[in-house]
Amino acid sequence: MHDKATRPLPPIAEAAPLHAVLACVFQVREGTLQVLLWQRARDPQRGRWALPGGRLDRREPLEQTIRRHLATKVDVRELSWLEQLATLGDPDRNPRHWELATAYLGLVPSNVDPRLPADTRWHPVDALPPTAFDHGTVIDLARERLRAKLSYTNLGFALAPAEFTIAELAAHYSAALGYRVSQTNLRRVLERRGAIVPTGELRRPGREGGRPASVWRFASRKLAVTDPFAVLRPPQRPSRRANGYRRSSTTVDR
Amino acid sequence: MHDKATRPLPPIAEAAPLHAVLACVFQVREGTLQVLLWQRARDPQRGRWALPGGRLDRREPLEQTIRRHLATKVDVRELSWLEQLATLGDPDRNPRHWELATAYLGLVPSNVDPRLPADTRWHPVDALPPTAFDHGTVIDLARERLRAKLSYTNLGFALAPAEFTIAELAAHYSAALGYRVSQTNLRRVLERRGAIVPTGELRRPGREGGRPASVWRFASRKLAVTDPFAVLRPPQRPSRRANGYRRSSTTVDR
DNA sequence: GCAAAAGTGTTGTAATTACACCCATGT
DNA sequence: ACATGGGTGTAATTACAACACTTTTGC
Repeated sequence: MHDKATRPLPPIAEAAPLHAVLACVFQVREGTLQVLLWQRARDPQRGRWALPGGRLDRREPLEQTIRRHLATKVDVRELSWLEQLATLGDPDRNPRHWELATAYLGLVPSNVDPRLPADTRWHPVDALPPTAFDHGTVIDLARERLRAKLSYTNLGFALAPAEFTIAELAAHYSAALGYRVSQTNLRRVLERRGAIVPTGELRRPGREGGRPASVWRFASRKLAVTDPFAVLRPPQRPSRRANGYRRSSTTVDR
Repeated sequence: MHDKATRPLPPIAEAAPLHAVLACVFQVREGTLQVLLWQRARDPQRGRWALPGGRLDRREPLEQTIRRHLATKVDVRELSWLEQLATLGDPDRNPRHWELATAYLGLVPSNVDPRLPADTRWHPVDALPPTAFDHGTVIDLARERLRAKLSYTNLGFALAPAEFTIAELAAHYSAALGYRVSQTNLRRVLERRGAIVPTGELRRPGREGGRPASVWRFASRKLAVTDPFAVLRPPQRPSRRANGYRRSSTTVDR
């Protein structure tokens, strides 16, 4: 089947763009959701911040390629989640040459801290520096996907350490969702769905005292759709009154 | 910026696979969900049925490319929905050469009937012929995506004609979801969400008589997330009893 | 009047938020 | 004892599924 490899390629240059893989890697750090970005040292877009990634290799599946680039270029080896997001193919997304990019969403649990190269840094998603190419779009896409999956799956396992208290877990969810998540309700939702289970241990209270928190873990560290149709909606403060089954309806234009 | 185009390319052949776009186009016909497939006349995979598509063109965005191929190759011009699904990049997905494919989900409303070329045909999704390459996977992905979006968005607009009765609409939903959808409840769900509105007209009853049905249309023909966390779950016949907040939990392995 | 198809009323229940309250610990 | 967090009880709310029942038509 490889016998054709020696023959000259047919005139399909127009059909063979360069192809890159990118990853939007999130981690909850210091109470906020942060993305791993890398500052371009050269034109085009010198000085702007880009998502890590690299070119394809014919010998690998796409997912393995992005894993390899993350491991070798930014020393991220412990992804707790990796999922394909989209492929971007706008003809002029890269001013230099025709290049497609397949973007991934990656998650790193909050208790690991990869050793990063000098040009690479975590940035809070709410205070991003100028981003390169269409990478800002990718980050938005990734946030949206993460938000959705936290609601209807057990994906929280990929943000948190193996063991945690409910207060800690709620802080992770709050950071990722962008709004305050009540410990009380988070616990009940995840427990009812069987997503989290108590280990039986208790965490020692801190300096200030307080009742010792019980320690939990996720029942499984594989993605499970715990609720085909989910929850953890943002608090709907204003006017609970009114005949109002007025649930917000977001318009998406494609 | 194009001045480099004349210089010889660096040795990145390994980074430049061929790239195709494919579409899994669904339509509800004769009460079932059907996919548009095309029978291969040549090896590899001669005789097997493939999703329509073609190569990229440097001058177009990806979405425009798949639209062009659908219009010119299978005469499908009236897509009511088109959405990117995934990019497949397994090194040996095509035995002949290294080729990636970006797959789309397309929908055609049930009241149009494109004139198809001889080698192209609609196939009920529950009785597919042998499919080519990894196209079976794409069809599965597409069904799943359609199913999900019908639940939490107004995507039904893309399956049905502009105007319809509730009975007709329920038939479309049933075909796409694969289980019986009650007219009564479908109506209430979509009406409560503001997704459908009555036109005021009535449809004449058929031969057999019966009360005339009122005619409805979708309030908008753009995608709207009507319920961030949705509904239309399949009927849960067995044992409604039991302390049972035992809602099914599907495990997804990646 | 009777069958057929459409539409309404009503009940039961799951899932969830909000919030008041109780508990265990350190100082 | 009291401040500080953690945890529980519970009412209010919403969104549904199910199903019995009513309405409007053709024959």
